[in-house]
Amino acid sequence: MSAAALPSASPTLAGRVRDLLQAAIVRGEYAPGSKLKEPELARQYGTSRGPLREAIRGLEARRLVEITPHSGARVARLSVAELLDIYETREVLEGMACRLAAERMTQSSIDALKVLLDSHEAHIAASEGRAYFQREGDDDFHFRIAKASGNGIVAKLLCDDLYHLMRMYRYKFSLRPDRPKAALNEHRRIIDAIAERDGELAEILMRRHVRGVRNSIEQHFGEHEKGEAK
Amino acid sequence: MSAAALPSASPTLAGRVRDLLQAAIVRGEYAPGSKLKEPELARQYGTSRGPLREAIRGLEARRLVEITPHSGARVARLSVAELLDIYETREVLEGMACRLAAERMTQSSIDALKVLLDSHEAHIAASEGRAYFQREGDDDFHFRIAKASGNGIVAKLLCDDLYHLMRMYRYKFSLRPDRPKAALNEHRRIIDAIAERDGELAEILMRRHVRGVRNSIEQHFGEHEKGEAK
DNA sequence: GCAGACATTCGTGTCGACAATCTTGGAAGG
DNA sequence: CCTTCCAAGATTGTCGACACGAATGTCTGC
Repeated sequence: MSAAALPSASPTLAGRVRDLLQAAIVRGEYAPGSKLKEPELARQYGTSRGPLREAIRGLEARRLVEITPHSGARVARLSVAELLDIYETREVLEGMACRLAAERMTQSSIDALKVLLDSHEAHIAASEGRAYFQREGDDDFHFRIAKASGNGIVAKLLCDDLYHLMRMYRYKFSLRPDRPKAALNEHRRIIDAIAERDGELAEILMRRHVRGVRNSIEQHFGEHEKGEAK
Repeated sequence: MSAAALPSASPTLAGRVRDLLQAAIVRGEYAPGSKLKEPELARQYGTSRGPLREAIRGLEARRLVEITPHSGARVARLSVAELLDIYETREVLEGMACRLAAERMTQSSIDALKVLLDSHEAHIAASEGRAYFQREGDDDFHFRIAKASGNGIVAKLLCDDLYHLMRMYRYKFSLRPDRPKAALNEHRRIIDAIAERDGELAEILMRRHVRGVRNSIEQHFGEHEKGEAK
């Protein structure tokens, strides 16, 4: 348990606790809606309430926990409706980031991204098309494009504000990509458009890609209006 | 000085300090890039370092201050480049919010928004077209549309993450709208499209509106590449 | 006169304790 | 039996103090 692959070397204790707690929440070790009691967590992470409080506040900014004054912090409650809202927002933000990336991305970054997709393909082949795992951090295709947009605002919104929330949903709803090869091909088309510096096409392809995932989610959950899956 | 029109009734001291400090920063009472020393501010606001620390962390999430570990917090440094990035992002987000608002906004909200525009027109007439002030909070035209989108994610990104930053830029760069009547007319066209439930048109008009402001900013600052105005 | 090392001062990071508030459990009354 | 009120417990909010690290100014040597 707690395979802390990334020790998260933050110079401050509060930062380390935040990263650890975030990973635990994303992994679903704390049930959505459950209370996060400061004394208990402080003891759990072997620290004082001060840094832990700061960690929780930092996670609130990322929408992973909800704080109500004088009442405490709860793990964010997930709903299909909000997940769809996230994808709806991602569609326009990532489309925009993709258009900009096509104009500004360096050739070496483009090559590196192609290499990344090759490794993804190898993973798919190795796992018999079972899953096309989205890697975390810099390994993520979408992550890199957001960074390459050159627009710090949109990069932060995507990577800091929406990214972690999405990972949490993936874990909670067991959202394994149900069409790994199709997704990989779409990714290849997108990077091709970027390589050709065709921003317009890159944006269209990215939006279609995100919308496709959104549609599959919408279809998968069918009529569950706002239900909290699981 | 300190015309604290909104006493910001937050149940916690940290929240009140955050709102006060945020208002002060937005008003430019602390120069961009200047250090925010916790002991000094704590004494200034008549509180302890604990709540003040929390307030600063909360402002970091809104990009109003930048924190470097073991070094301290500084008021965010502004640059024309970032301002343009903000508007670039706003264009797609507000365009999307506007399209959704056209589909979902209640008739009463539409009527209320029209009344708001009428009051804006009165203000313009009273001040001889001197300024078309963007009101704060719910009074803001863009603010209301974002809320009316029904997409909580995009509403939060716009209202919580980008909104305050933009107000700070307005103060710092003295960005008074230089075409109040034109802006008002564009707002009227947008609300008309929403009233007709024409989401596609509403999105186009909003994007054009935001882009127009962005262009005027770009033109105004001319060749200042990344300079920190003022 | 200037560069570099050192000591001092300041500020941040962390901790433990007290006070204010909310929540939970139970008892009294309808 | 249900509702309402009250009290005990627990939890959050706030405070002051200590330890660690960074930044500054000084002094010595060249």
